Amino acid sequence: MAKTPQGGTANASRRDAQGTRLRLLDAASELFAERGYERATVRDIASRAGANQALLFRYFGSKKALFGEVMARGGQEQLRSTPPERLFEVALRGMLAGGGKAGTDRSLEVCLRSIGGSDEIAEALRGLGEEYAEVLATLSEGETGSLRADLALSWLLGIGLMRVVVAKEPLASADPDTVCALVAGALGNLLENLPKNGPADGESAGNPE
Amino acid sequence: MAKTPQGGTANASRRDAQGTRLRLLDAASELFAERGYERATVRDIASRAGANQALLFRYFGSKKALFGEVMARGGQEQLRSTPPERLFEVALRGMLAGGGKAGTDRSLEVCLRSIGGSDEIAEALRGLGEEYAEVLATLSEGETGSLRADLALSWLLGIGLMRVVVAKEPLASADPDTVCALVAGALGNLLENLPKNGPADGESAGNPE
DNA sequence: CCCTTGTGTAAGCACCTGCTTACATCACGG
DNA sequence: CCGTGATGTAAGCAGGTGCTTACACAAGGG
Repeated sequence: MAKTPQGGTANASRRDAQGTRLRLLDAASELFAERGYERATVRDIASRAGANQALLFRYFGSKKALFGEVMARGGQEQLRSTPPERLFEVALRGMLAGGGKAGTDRSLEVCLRSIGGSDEIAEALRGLGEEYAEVLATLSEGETGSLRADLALSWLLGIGLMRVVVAKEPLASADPDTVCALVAGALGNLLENLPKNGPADGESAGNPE
Repeated sequence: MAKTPQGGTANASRRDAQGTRLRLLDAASELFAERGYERATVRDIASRAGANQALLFRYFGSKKALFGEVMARGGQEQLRSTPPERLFEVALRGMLAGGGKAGTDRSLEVCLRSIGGSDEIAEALRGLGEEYAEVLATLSEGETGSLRADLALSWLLGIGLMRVVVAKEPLASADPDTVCALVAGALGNLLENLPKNGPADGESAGNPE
C-alpha cells in the first residue's frame, strides 16, 4: 500500500512530515479553542500532537503563523456553506452546542478565548468578524444595515462568551432551543429579513432612515 | 495643611503609605482596563503609580488580590446607584463612551479584556456578571426571567467586546444614540419592563421607588 | 546619642515563554 | 557499503513574569 511516505496515503507510522504537520494543526486547533492563543503553549501543542516543538517551528515558522493557519483552515467553511439568512442561527447553535463534539467549527470559540491576547491576534479576529458581518449585513437594508449586522454579531459573541467562557448560569446550561427562540424573537426587529419562527415578534416599528 | 501623613489630607509628598496604596490602586484600575489582567504587569502598575513593585506586594500580597480589590472598589458603585430599569442603558452608554473619560466605571471593560486569563479571574468576572444579571432579572417575569437577563447581559458584553476590544467598524465609531436606539428596540421583546424611550436621556421616566 | 519602626528601593530568584541550535536516526541512491 | 538529505529530538538561549530578600533612608522615643 503505502507508497513513499511523501506520496498520498499517509501511513504516518514513523517519519511522515505531512502527517505530523496535520497532527500539529489539529492539536493547535483544539488547544487554541480550549485555552485561547496566549495560554496554549507551543510545548503543549507539540506534546498533544505527539511531536517535538522544534518541528512546530520548522513547519510553521512561528506561533502566530500557526494560529493563522488554524484560523484560515476551519474558520470559513461554515461561513461559505451556510445561506445568509440561516447563518446566525447556525452559528448560534454551534456555539450553544459547545466544544464537546468534534468536527464542529470552533473558530468563534477560539476568538472568544483569545481576546485578551496581543494586538495582532485581535486583528485576525477582526478579520473573521468582518466576514461574518458582511454576510449578516445582507439581511438588513438601509444605511444602518452593517451596523445592525455588527450588533447581531455582538450578541452572538456575547452569548458565547457568557455561556462557554464565563459559564454563567442559567445561560450555561439552558436549552439551546429556548435560547434560540428568545434570541430570534428579539432579533426579528433588528435584522428584518430573518426568518421569523420565534414566539414573540411584534410588528417592526418605524425604521430609522 | 498637611497634618500627620497618616492622617487625612494626604500630602503624599514623600512617605505616605495610604497615598501610595491609593496610587497603586488607581494605576491598577487603569492598566487592567487598558490591557486586561494578564497583560498588565506588576512592574507597569508600580511604575505608573510612581512606586516600586515590592510595595505593591507588601500592600496587596499578590497580583490576584490586587485585582480583587480593584474589582471590589469601583465595580459596584454603578450597580447600586442605578435603578434596575435604567441599568442596561446606563451600562451600555458607559461602554459606548469608552475609556476616554476618567471616573466612569470601567469594570466591565476590565472583564472583557481579562477573559482569556486564568480560571480564577473568570470566576471573579462571573461574580460581577451575576450581580448585574440579578438586577436585570427583575425586569422580566416568568421562569425564563433570569435567562432573559443573561441574554441581555450577553449582548451588553458582546457590544463592548466588538466596539472596545476588537474595534470592529462600523460599530466602533457608531453614534451611541443610534446604537442605544437599535438595541433598546430589539431588547423590548426580551425584557418586558424596559422603558421604551428615545435616544437621549430626556426627563427621568419612572423614578426608582 | 542610638535603637526601633515604618517606608521606599535595588537586586535577585525561580519559573515559564517563544524560539534556536546541535545532534541522533531513518530512507534511499550511488 | 557509505554518503546525503529529510525527519525527529534534547538541550539551551534570551527575555519576561510574579514574587522575595536584603538593604537605605526617615522619623520618633528611650
